[in-house]
Amino acid sequence: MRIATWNVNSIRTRYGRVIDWLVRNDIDVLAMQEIKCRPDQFPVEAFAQAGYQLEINGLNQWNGVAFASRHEMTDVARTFDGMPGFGAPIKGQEAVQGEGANGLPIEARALGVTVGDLRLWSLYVPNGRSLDDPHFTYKLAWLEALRANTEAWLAEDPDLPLALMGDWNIAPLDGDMGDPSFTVGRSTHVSPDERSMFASFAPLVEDVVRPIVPEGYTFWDYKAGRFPKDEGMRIDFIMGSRAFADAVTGASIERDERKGDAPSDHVPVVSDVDPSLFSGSFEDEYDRPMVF
DNA sequence: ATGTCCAGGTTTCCTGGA
Repeated sequence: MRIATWNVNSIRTRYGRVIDWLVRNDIDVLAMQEIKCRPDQFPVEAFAQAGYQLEINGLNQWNGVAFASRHEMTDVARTFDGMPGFGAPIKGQEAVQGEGANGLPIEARALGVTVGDLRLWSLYVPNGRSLDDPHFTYKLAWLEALRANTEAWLAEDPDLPLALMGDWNIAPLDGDMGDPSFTVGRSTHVSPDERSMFASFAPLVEDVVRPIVPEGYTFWDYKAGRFPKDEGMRIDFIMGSRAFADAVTGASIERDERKGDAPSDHVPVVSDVDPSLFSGSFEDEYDRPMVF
């Protein structure tokens, strides 16, 4: 079973390329970030024709996360406890946009689904913008709320196969940062505060890709020829709980997806999971022939 | 070369965000 994450940078611009990649690579579940649209604008039919169901959390042209899955998704969540908000309310979204723990409007940055035994989250961590920006404080508070929730979920069920997948907007190790415009001490993504926050997830979830793919970036800025110069950063991660990580049999970073016509600035990150290592119900569901 | 993409609106360029 293949589970992947991809910051697609507008699904309306990219859906042909995304679906082609999904089918070509036999992906079962894809967590998307930066879909940049509302659910009513999402190209649902194109995904359905390729055999994928969708769950979508999008409010406007900013942010937005979604799942495409060949398998049934249940227990859909669009926030987690204590999630802070940011900025002003989005016009026309008053009915669906909740209020965060800090009293500000909640953004479309998280989506949780259950697929068989798996609990999966598609996450678009706030960028931070700059070290002295309110968005940076928001980034750290958002991550702390996620960490606290992760701790609670795993306290309730230590054997939960949980994966936190998405664009974390943090380069945890020096080798993960190859963009010379980012420097430790002056820039987001590499600050001690962000790296400490990332590291604080360590007892709960671990990077399931790095042990298999020790090197390589997942993002290259469109500007300044960053991709041809390979001046990218590794900021997209699949962070798995113990039960999830123990079932991982393979992984890849799909660097070729940064090439060609109209690529996203991020590439997909993939994990292979052996469903037989989870309890039986899911294996049965997984092995059922697909019906179109 | 403050570089390139994306979406929306006040379009046929401007803005904000990354």
